Amino acid sequence: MYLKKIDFFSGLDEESLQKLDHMSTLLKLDSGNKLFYEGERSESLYVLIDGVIRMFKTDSKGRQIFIHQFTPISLIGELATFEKIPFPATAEAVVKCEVIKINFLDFSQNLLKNSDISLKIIQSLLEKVKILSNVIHHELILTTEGRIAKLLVEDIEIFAQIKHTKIAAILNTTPETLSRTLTKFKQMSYIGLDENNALQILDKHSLKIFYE
Amino acid sequence: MYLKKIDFFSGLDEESLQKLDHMSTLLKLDSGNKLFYEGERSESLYVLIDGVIRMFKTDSKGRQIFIHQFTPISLIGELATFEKIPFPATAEAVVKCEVIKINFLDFSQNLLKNSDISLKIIQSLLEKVKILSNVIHHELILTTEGRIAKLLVEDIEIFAQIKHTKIAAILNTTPETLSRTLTKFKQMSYIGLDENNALQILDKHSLKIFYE
DNA sequence: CGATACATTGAACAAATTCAAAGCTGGTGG
DNA sequence: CCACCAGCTTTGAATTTGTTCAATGTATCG
Repeated sequence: MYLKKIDFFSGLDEESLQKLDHMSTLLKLDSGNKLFYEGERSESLYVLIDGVIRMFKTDSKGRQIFIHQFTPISLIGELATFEKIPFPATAEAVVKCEVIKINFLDFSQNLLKNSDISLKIIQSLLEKVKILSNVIHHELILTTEGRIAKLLVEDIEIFAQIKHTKIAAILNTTPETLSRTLTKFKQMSYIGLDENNALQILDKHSLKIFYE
Repeated sequence: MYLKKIDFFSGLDEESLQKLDHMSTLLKLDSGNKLFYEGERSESLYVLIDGVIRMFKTDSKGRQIFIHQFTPISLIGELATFEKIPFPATAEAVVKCEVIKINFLDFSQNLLKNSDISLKIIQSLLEKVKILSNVIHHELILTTEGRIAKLLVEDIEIFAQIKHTKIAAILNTTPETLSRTLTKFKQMSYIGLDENNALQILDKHSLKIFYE
């Protein structure tokens, strides 16, 4: 059974795995499909086992505010489900995804008392707190310049891998601002182009000043 | 023993309470004292049992970004302590406070396996996720106008209780912007003054539009 | 080539802060 | 009793940061 292979459930005995199998279904999402929408309510937990799920909020002008991308294995949607409140954000498949959907009532009655499971839940919640704490730091403390500088230092490759419009979306800014900022960093010789026309860091120290 | 009275530890038996007593100390903070600073590391958990603790982050220009105020009984600082990362925010006593400081190593070795305690931890973490999720909604989705409208509808009394400079700080805006926005809402007859010169809501529906 | 999508640049605009000045107000000492 | 002071609050003007809109440039791929 595939559940057995998932680290999240490794602490379960055979009987619990059987139970889990009965209270869960495997969802397959195509790129662009929504696992759930902000504002919806749910009685299910979701475990991402394959693919990438993008979480975002939508503001009053319809703009998407990027929150996080989840990769396997991640428990998703536990806040809304445990607390019986609407989802605070929308979950969208970035690529084809496989997600286990678990009935929360069954789960909480049968598996939550398992101490391995509750430790996994604690770990997952700590991860969420960390993610949200980072979002707050990113969006409230750093300037747009700082966020761009941070991404340049921490993951320069992404600038060659995906379109700058998508990078701008991940950074919660516009392609125009991203372009202007990169131009500015180039003029200041903090970054430059290598022989393949790919961005490279020339002055990491100066870039770090923008976000540390 | 005072520990017994604290709901957070109500699930502990006498022996565990004894252990807890030995691994913890009671801190008394005066108003303005810091429980910990953003960036510090810690090997302790804190449980607020009396008073009010304000959490804030500091941006590059020295401005304080208000995150949350904790009231008893609240577990504070568990992200940094569990994850062994620096505190993401500063914790300051708003009034005289009493805080139990618990050695994390002892706690995790002796009490974390207690399933009542781990459920309390889960509850506390869910609360944190909810708080941070609300902060993100507040600061990233709502405009300053929306935040002011929301506070007016949800807690109009506070405008008579504390200085507008402090309210501005809680709303992460400036006294000037708060004043201008209140003036605007008055002009539009969304709010007005009652016989005691206290603010009152005149048109809740219109105010809600700013934040819903 | 030419089409199309992406990237860049300029100019106007928007939201909110900052700085400076003036207006209130409530408690205190003469 | 009331004038005055200190600490809010309000108002105006300039500034900042970043977005939006429009136009132009550029690269790639059939």
